[in-house]
Amino acid sequence: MKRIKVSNNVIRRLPRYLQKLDELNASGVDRISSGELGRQMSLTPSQIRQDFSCFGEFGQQGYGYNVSALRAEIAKILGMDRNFTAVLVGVGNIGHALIDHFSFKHYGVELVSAFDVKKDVVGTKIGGMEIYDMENLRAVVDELKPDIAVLCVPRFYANDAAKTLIEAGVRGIWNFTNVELDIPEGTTIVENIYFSDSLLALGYYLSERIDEMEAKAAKSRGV
Amino acid sequence: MKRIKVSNNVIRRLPRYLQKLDELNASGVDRISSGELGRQMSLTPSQIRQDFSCFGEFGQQGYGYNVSALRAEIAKILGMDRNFTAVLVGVGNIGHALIDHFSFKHYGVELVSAFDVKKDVVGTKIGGMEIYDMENLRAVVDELKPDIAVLCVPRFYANDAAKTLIEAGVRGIWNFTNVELDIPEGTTIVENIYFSDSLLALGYYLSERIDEMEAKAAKSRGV
DNA sequence: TAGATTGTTAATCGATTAACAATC
DNA sequence: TAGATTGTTAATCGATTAACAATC
Repeated sequence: MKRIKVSNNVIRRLPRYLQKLDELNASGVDRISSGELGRQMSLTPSQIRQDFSCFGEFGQQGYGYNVSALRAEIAKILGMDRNFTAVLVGVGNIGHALIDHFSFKHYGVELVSAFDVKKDVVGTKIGGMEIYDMENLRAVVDELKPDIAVLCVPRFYANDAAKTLIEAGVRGIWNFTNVELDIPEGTTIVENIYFSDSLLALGYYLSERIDEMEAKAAKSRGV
Repeated sequence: MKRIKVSNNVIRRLPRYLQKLDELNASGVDRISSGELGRQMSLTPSQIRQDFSCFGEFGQQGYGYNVSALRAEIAKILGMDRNFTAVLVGVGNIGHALIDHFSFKHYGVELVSAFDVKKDVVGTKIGGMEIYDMENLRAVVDELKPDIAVLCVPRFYANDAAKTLIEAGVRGIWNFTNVELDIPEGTTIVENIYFSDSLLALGYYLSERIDEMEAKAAKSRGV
């Protein structure tokens, strides 16, 4: 695979391509052109071809792209075939929800263990997986050497937990804590899920929409 | 407030400014320059001033910005003072986690009711809020006229629920279902939280990092 | 006042779109 | 073969950065 520098915008579109191709596969479509894909995803055909061309030549002139072959290429680009392992830290509601309902396996990630501080949770099983005591985090992570840590602890503990995880050699943190982690430059890759940012953006767009509608209403009254 | 067309990139930075300003406020900082803010947020001072100038003139030459005044302006831009109301649909793990741990109030949104299909949940209270039967969704939403619906139902029901909500006049959907909702153009504003996209992006960056490290190792062996 | 820092205009950079030769 | 569609190069568009006059 080529390893040229690819812009973040392109990276963020890759999972959307993957999802769409899965959908096409499921509905029995086995080939698609950039034109048709663009129509379905509200992207220009040019952009789609540019995006793919960052990674190789996956299409065929006069034909388009084979859906399942392209899907496989994108899965590979996203590292879905690398058998990443993950530990989940903090089995509160969100952590619990992820264990129960998020199909890590479907994205090529194996969830190998989970941790919590609450003594009544430690030792129980959730989704078939035993919950370990947070006190053993360092030891177990040293032992299992997971690639990824899914961080779901309360805000207050976020940075401490992150520090331990990084010292134990975790390479990526999937951060649900809504805290901007204070990570030494160039060590671990952090991917944040900031619920609040998303809700606030929605608030912005709602406000904008409402203002527009009111402006229009005021104008039509004024005529 | 100005209502010029503001790019999505700018909108997505606003919640980050808000968070940083809250942090500065909490640590007793009451004024800051675009230079210092840029240092702390890894943005250029130019970008920060450009961003703010989309909405007005919030600073003062030779002084910088008053932290709490600027915070208030951004909160307003994000609609945090509009008293938006929300209903939550689907009290599984994620829905439950949001009710228990996400401070809607802190972002200016009031969660007014929640719905589920499971008869053993309906009628109980979660976080002090009664859970209504999904069968009454349309009726209750017609009655309460919430601005926002927080969609946490299983994938399969996502589009049906969205349809009902839109018909009942909901203006925005905060979508946790990982399904790209099929919404008539220009009606409701949808803000998606796609967990999987985020994990896959992490997978990409991890893969890239690993490849780089291996390339480096191979090179040093070759020397 | 002198120094600092804004808001804004101009310059640069990067991302998206268009065009088209190559070719299946 | 003729038509379709790619991959890529060039053109355009938009976002970021730099520069600087205005001014607190």
